Amino acid sequence: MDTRDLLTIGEVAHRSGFPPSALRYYEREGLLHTTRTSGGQRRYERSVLRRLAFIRAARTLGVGLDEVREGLDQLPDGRTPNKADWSRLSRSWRGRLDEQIQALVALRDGLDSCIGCGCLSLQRCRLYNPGDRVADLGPGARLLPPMLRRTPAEGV
Amino acid sequence: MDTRDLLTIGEVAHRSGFPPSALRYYEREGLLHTTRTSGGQRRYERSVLRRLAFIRAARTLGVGLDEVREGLDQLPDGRTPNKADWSRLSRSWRGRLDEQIQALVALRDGLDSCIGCGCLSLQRCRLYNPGDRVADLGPGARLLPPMLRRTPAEGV
DNA sequence: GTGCGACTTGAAGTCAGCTTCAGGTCAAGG
DNA sequence: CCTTGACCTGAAGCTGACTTCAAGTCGCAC
Repeated sequence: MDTRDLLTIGEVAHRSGFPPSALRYYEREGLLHTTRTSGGQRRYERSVLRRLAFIRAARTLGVGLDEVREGLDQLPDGRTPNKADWSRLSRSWRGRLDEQIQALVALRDGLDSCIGCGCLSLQRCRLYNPGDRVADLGPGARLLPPMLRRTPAEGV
Repeated sequence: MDTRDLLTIGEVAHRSGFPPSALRYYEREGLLHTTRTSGGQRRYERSVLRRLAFIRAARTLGVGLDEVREGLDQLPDGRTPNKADWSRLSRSWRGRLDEQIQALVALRDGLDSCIGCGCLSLQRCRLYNPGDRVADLGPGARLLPPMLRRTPAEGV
């Protein structure tokens, strides 16, 4: 609460790795809150860095901002969130992650059988019809993210 | 090549599960080709269904349309693709899938340690900094897809 | 030959998650 | 006091993969 401890948007950007534009966006979207100077410039409490760590972790996992907001809203109102609070939030992702891994493994197994038969049959292929869920989500449904698409052999 | 075997866009839509709008879009994007009636309506060869199966499988894996097109362009020009052709294409995804599973498992392991410590530290947390790749891809980078976001406990 | 559902087109809209821009203001060192 | 770099706002733009719309045409059964 000490004024000298407040951070400018540039400092937060530098420390968190999020560009200022993203910080402003997150604020508009209700994920962060800021105080302002008399002149209207943003000042961030140090705790925003932990919130941003959470946000980055969530985004890495592919959690949408809506859901991130829901998570953040569950943090205690008055007091600073403690380890247990953050831990509880993280734990809820563990299950999600497990599910996602399972889905991919199932897909891989299906792909193996497809490689064997070369079928890609509309009716039979498990890759085409990996399960009810995927199929139900329509043509645009994606099991995997943009970020891993590029790099099959880019690093070396 | 028999005219009676050609399919209308409605039939292809119904059989493939892609809406007509998507089929037209894929054509514009060079993923499909069609013949036309004298009146200008699309007619699809039966083989388009297999192409669409491939496209759906690719999309399920999160492969972008650009890359799908590259894949499809590698199919033989003159003759109808056979099992071996499709099999070769599918095999290239096996490695991608393995990588993605690995990335998720690494993330899960990192998450486990985070659950233990509740830290989410900017410097130390593996979930925050799961590896060079993820970090390098910036704030918008996503490890996981839209489609798996909803359903933690929706089916039952 | 006529009715009507299926089809055609190009243009514009949608969604998420930001980024970029123009035009102006703030804050702090000298 | 003045300069200068950091900051402010709202609006518009971007990417990818489509969808939606309006206005018009086709094709087939009757």
